[in-house]
Amino acid sequence: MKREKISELTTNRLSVYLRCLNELASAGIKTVSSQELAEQFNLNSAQIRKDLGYFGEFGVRGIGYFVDDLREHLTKILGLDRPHRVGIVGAGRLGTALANYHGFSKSTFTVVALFDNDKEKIGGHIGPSRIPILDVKKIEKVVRDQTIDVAVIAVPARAAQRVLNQIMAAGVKAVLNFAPALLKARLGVKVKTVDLTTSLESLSYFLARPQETQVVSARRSGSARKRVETRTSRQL
Amino acid sequence: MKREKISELTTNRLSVYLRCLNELASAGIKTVSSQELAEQFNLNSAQIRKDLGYFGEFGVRGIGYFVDDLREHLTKILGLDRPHRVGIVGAGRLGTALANYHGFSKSTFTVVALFDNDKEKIGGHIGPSRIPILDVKKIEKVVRDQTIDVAVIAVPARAAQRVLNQIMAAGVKAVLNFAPALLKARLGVKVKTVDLTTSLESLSYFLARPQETQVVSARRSGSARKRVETRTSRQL
DNA sequence: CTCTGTGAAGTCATTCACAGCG
DNA sequence: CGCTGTGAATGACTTCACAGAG
Repeated sequence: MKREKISELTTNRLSVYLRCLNELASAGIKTVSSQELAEQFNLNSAQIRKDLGYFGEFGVRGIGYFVDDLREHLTKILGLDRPHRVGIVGAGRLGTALANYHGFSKSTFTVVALFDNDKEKIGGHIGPSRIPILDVKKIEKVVRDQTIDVAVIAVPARAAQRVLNQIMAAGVKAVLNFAPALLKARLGVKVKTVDLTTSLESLSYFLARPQETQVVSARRSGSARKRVETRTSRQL
Repeated sequence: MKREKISELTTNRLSVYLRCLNELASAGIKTVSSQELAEQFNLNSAQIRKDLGYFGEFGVRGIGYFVDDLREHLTKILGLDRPHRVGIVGAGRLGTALANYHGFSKSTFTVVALFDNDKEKIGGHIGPSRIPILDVKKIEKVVRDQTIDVAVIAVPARAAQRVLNQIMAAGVKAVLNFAPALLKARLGVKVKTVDLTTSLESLSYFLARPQETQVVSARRSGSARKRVETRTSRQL
């Protein structure tokens, strides 16, 4: 077990592996090899072994990985063995949709409050679990009282940095940002931005290309043998 | 002007640059240097020049870039000078939220239809522009009639691959996927997956670490001079 | 003199390839 | 044997550093 800095690409993949393992487990499958896993998401098997190798030696040579065992390890590594309490700032369409989104409220993540500055909305409740909409001014107090450790920013771009500053002041260390804005966070605070506009515009670029003649490129003629693990598109 | 394969990281950044240029333009600013742009999003200025350099020589030495000029170029490069028509599959919470989301419906992207398989929902309309909810079975016909060129998948994971297949059969080449699933697309079809679960779990990993002592590492003592362009977190 | 455009160098990520365990 | 774990090789992306245009 090393102690290197783990890239976010790796942690993203760990999350995906875990999801797959959960499916395997409920299908009653007991063991899985890195090769089998790799085929699920078109990925190289060495990638998976490397990713896991950062955290320990979980496999058995000649066999592969025990599904339940690896599942537990990944759950622990990702910190999903402890519950997380989520606050969503912005009770607009996106914020309220996210509050209800299963997979967001799922399992270890519980949305405990929404915040807004609109007097009309404050005092209201969202969804079947009646998540309260609170005044964004009270965010610092609520974060502490409710032990919120993850914040979601779902406000317009121009308000995003201000909101982030409030969130950071309240001591939250992990933020998922949906505002199309470049936020400056201080060291020790992790901001992940999901920028829908950029995603769409990037797709638009792809559409604008003259079909980008897919370069199948035979490479150095001799060794093009095992070009089987086709990776059409790197989704991970 | 070269003709290399452009990485998605580059196209994502181009989108961000464009957004920034639009802001600069409406602030009445006429020219901007790569250095100034780089400071906005903590990024290296050479990165910006490289990104732009793939597509032409847009700058003026000693000056920088003319905002309006560069804006037009990027708009064209990203294919945002032509309108895109978007179909959203899945009229659940997320799908309907996205249909209303400004920035999604904004400017060149118009959501023209939602699709669902729920008889209760089919025939209904969403939002002020009354976007119709149609039977997902009719997707192929509607895509052609309405010339939809971008699809959004907002259905549960287990249905996602099936929906993607239908979408591809209808001839759509660009897909934004919100289902937490590894989709297999055929060559020539671009799928971008936004996986909220993975984003959250990745944040959870970060929280689980013992504060990951931020390695400020003085590096090879001598040449640590210009370590000013702090890149706390690579958000792009 | 300033700022672009770009090879060269550097850093980070993925894939290969194989020793060695079970 | 089959499959893991991992150095070494390759490839991708970023940053440096500087020639040269304005």
